[in-house]
Amino acid sequence: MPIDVNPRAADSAATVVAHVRTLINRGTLGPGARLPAERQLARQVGVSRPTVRAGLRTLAALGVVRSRRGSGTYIPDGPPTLGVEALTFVAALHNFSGDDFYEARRVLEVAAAGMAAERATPEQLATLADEVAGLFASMTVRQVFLVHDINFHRGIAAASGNPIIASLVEMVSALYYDRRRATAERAIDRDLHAAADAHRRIYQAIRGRDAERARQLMHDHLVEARAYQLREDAKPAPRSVTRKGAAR
Amino acid sequence: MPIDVNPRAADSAATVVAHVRTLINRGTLGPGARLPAERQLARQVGVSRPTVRAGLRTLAALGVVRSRRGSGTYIPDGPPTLGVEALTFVAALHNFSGDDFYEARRVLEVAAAGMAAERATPEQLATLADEVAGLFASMTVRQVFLVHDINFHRGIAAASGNPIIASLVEMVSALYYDRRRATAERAIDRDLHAAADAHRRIYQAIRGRDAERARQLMHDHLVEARAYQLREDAKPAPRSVTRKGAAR
DNA sequence: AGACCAGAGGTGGCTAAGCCACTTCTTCAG
DNA sequence: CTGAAGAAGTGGCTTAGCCACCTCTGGTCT
Repeated sequence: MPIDVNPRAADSAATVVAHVRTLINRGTLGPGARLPAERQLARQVGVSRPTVRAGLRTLAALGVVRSRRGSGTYIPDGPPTLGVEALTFVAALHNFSGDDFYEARRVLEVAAAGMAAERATPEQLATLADEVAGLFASMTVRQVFLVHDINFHRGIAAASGNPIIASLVEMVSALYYDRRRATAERAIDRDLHAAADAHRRIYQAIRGRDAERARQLMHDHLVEARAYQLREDAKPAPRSVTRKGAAR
Repeated sequence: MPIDVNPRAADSAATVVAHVRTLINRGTLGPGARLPAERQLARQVGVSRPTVRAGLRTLAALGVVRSRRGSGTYIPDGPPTLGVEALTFVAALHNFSGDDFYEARRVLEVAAAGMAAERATPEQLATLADEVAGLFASMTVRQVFLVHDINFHRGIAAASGNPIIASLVEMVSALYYDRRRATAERAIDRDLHAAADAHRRIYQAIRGRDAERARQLMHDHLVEARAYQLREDAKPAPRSVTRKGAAR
């Protein structure tokens, strides 16, 4: 099995990626920073501009950089976000079952809930409280309800204090969001109220620093969510598969 | 199929990605399949070849396709593997702490161990047994020992039966491998024997279908591994900071 | 003085044409 | 039947250039 060190053929595009990597490791480039222009980068590395573009495109796919036409190429400064598209592709290629997906979510989010109970900052707790309030306030507007739902789970991931866990949760949740958007309109009030209440109890456990209870409640909540999703999928589906989404 | 000719802002490279995506969703392309040649794809989608290359490069970064010069562009048929480089970059950008890393590993692998105990197939159990044997057999050759170590953990991830979990474990483990390779040479026999024995006990718990015990043992093993790593890092480091690893 | 707007320069997005190194399959000689 | 030489096809990369867009500057108008 080669960890091949190609003696020749330096794979020029990879050289560009490596160059940016050293700039990052050296501290020259950090979150929010702007990379040199493509033409300039080409001179620095000693390759042509299309090759630089190839390397940057690789980095963009990894979520390391983001190019804005007319402005420049930047390193995102928000919370770290692993490429989400990758998961959607492998999901399509190996057609993961819904059970696999919810199980992964359970593993990550249950752990995140427990960690959040132990380490959440006051600001993070306040954010969670806001989202819970938002849930109860928006039960008549399905799409808004869903946004608060997502943000609550995202907030717990952030409150876990572990950026890697948070990134993974974000990644898996993106799939969840796409699926849910389609069925959110068909939810009935009773289900929404039960869901909002489940979130409220989870929040209270986290606020009370009861990690074990937070984990248990999150587990139950996700199991219930899975059961709900199964019931929805069983119903006669009024709409077919959503076309390409991913508006960002 | 000329695909959509959006009059505005088609973002041609993204069109290529979307085109491949539809081919995948439609079942035309599956694992192991070979994509049309770049020149041909360019005609199909209606863009220039460099643009096609840009799209393919994005897909390659996501791990969806792999190009082989002189041969063609293929969809990997092995186990699904999310882009690993992404994690190494975000780790460098937001300089994750070692604790974050081991914690994430613990969350994922402890869960995987429990699931493996419940669902591992006989073949997967045999693979695990082989790796444990390999550990005991290679205690004098550090680098080989490390390979068996990695493969054991990878095998448990696969035996979890959940491809998403397996992919995530793979992703996080790649970081672990890079770090470990540097310090593997300095390990002493007693540590190696203890590590091999820990793996053996984990294997036995999985084989005995004792999920709770498997989880507990994996947890203890990873805690110990973390403690060992900390001791290593505290020693006078003969090496300087690893510049770039990641020879893929 | 301040708000506003037009223009120039810089930036990434994309196309065109072409050469090279490599892989693969075919074909022909032994 | 075996093996080697060739041809065709493939991705990797370059040079040259046009375009749409952003941003900042420097001036004008109120």
